Amino acid sequence: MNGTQAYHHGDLRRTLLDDATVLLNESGQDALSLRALARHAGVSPRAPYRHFTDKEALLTALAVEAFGAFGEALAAADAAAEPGSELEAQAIAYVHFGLKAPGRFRLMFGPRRFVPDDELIMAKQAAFGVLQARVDLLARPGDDSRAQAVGYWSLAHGLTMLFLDGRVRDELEGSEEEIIQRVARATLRTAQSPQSGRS
Amino acid sequence: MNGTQAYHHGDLRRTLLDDATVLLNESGQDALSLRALARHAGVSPRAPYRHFTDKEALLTALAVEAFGAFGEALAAADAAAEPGSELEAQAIAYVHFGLKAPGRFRLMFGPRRFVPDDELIMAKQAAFGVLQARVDLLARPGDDSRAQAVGYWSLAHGLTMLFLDGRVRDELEGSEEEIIQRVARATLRTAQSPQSGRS
DNA sequence: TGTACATCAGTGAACGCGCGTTCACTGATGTAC
DNA sequence: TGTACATCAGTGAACGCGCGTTCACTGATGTAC
Repeated sequence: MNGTQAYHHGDLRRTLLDDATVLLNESGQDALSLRALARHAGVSPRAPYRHFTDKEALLTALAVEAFGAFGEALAAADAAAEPGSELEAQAIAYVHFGLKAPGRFRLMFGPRRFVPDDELIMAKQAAFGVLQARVDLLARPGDDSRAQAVGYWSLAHGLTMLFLDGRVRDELEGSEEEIIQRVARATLRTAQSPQSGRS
Repeated sequence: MNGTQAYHHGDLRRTLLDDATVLLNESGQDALSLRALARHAGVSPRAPYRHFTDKEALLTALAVEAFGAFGEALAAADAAAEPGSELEAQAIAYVHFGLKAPGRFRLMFGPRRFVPDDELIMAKQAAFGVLQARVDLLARPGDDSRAQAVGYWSLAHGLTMLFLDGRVRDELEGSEEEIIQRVARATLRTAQSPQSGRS
């Protein structure tokens, strides 16, 4: 857009990935084409192939970055939480992450459009690991902490999807935080109402 | 395929919808085109337009039917369940429904590709209503039954997605039923371990 | 039972489009001496 | 500081493809009399 040099874009790879996220969020998967990205970056259709072997490779790179950012968001929320409310903080961060960038979220969890990739697998595991670690810390002897982690993840994931779908807003009122707290208190063993606490 | 009459297919509309579901499950959204459906039905590319005004209309019809079948599956599971385990039965039916037909499931909850449609809204509400009704029946005074229903729905939905993603199988072993029971017992207030029962 | 005709459900060729990807190329940059 | 040259990052035209959708049409079916 500004009159920088014609050739040698600067960091076309970065630009393409950023634009892809924007396009994904604003217009959905169907609108995400290499040609559209090249057009938006003001570059020829051939140029992206200098940085990605094909479209699949770009989508994979996008997913790797997304899971990286996701894990960081969960970890940051956990670290910033009041002691005792880390799980709730992670759940709120989870839903926020999805609502902030629905297209990206759907890419992450949608049907695999990318090649099996070690980096991607590791980024996914790392994100899940942030939750699992907190659950393990809170678990009491005899707790099935792996099942607990899957359950909390599922709750946050499902809630995010229902939010994206508009269904939650049809059923419940309030801010995301309020709704998440309310749902957690109504359903979870470990998130009792305030007066009863966790024994 | 068999040598029935060339013209007057019989029930092309039905055939198209059925083939669409199969295609969706086997090859995903990207592979679902009107032309592919026509081809598969052995019919000219123009023929589907006799039954659907455009592609969006077909997808909408597909989603309406899917939500109808979904609500029925939940209701059937509820009706067939042992008294007291209806919620668990619905959760199992939920996950099964998703795993049996992932493409259809993703269409139902994926980004809206269809026009706003009253029938679709009603079919969705009906499906959700099956769960809400059971939750209302089980709720005790003071329970936030709307939040409970959203929570159970979210759990089932998230679990389905994690199954589809392969993540659950990385974390937990066992049949779907066992995993669902295990997760429910580990996380839900209303699904305590057997020896403690509900209140 | 037989015929006329309206209607219904399809044909098949064609349109314009945007896509992913490949071709042979060229301008810009950085390094060796 | 100046020049030769390898390398890097782009150009732009072209390919073949499958798509959604529209055209004017025609064969099959069912109803009225």
